[in-house]
Amino acid sequence: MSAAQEEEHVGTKRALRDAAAALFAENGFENVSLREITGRAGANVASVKYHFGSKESLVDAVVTELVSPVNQARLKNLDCLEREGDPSVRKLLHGFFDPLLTQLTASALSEQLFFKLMGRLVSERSYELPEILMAQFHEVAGRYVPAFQQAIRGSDSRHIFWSIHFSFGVMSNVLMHGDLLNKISKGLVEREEMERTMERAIDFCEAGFLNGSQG
Amino acid sequence: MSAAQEEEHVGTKRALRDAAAALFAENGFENVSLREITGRAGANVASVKYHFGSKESLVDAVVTELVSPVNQARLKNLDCLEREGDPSVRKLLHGFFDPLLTQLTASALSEQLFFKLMGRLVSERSYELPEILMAQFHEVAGRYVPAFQQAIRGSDSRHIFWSIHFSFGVMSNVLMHGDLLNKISKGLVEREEMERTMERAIDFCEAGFLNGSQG
DNA sequence: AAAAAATTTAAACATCTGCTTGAAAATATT
DNA sequence: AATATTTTCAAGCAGATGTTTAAATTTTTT
Repeated sequence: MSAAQEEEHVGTKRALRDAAAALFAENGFENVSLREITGRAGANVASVKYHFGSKESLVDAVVTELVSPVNQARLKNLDCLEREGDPSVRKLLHGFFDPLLTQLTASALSEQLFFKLMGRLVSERSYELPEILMAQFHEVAGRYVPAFQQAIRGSDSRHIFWSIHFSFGVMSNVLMHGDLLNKISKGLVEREEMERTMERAIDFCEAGFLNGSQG
Repeated sequence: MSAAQEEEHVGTKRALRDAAAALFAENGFENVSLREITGRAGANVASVKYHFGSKESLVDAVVTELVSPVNQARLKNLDCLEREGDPSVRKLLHGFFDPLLTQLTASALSEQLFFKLMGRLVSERSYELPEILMAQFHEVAGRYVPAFQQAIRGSDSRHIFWSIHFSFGVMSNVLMHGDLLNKISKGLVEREEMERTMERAIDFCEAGFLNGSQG
């Protein structure tokens, strides 16, 4: 009986998703075998076929369970911000990116693994998201882009799209390579809370959004 | 006889490196088999062991051949800039990131594959670079960080490190997901020359560098 | 308690993985 | 031309991969 099951019986399906998520975070979505997953989950190899149909479907299930609440939180945050008045670029960036962090509590993963998994999602799975997540993201973009446009007087929607694209890069790098900076700076830059790092990243992105908004 | 060899005999070693580079760009460094590489290169499976010793050594050889000239160009660009006077943040960013593009001509890869490979290097191989490239990068950072500090009055070196870290994220995302933006914007943002995109990215990063430079 | 349905299991499948071997072929040296 | 060196080749290694099967077990329903 594995770690995922020893406290109480959580069900094989749940254990498989949790084990897969942790392994995907550690090794990337492409470099995890069924036997690693089922071994960690304390389940039989065939259980993946029984509960999910195939390995790819398990991957999709893990990704969807992870990203879907993030997109919902994004929409909810924007609702909230618009009710308060005209949101600033900074507030919109928080509304958009904070859910990457706040969803941690709903996850069975450690902090570092959760962030890494979120980062991998952006950098490794931007293209191959399940249909439902693609539709979700289009809805999110369809609401955030005009909100950003309104927050930046006279801005082109293309500028907003580009800025979001760049910001995704910033966030994925930050989430995935949490301790790389400490390494390349030879210890000068200390490791810090992810919330603090996120604040720095949003500083950086906010400036990028506000700059050159006329083109 | 394969495409890599049909024009003239370029040598198995060269053909292996080129084939590997193209496949790494398409599928990532971890998801390419020896048989794919040798098949594309028109060589025998055993040729990798003969010419490189192992698959990992082949990966290192490809990465080093790709990145080493980039780092050298970065240093050369900085030499040039400092000879002209005090370089601006924008000029430093060009000096640092332009080599990612200009090294294209020295490569056997198509434009899109080359960019994708460069992007993958940042996002997949930041940690596991060969020793020699790590040393190179420390030298590059050791010269660019003070230059950035001088370009931004009163800036902390930590701020510079963070900004470089963020900029890496922007660049890897741009290089790797060249046509993602066209997709998520439903065609509103058209595909464009990489030089133009790089200019946009540098706009974005420049603003981030200059913002909040007091620490 | 008996029957039905849901779940788990060990074993095997065909295929792929990186690596190795020893002999054949090609090239260079004498 | 004969020898020595470098390079290529087909074949096979043991191990890992995703998937499948049919039987055993557990759980639910009757």
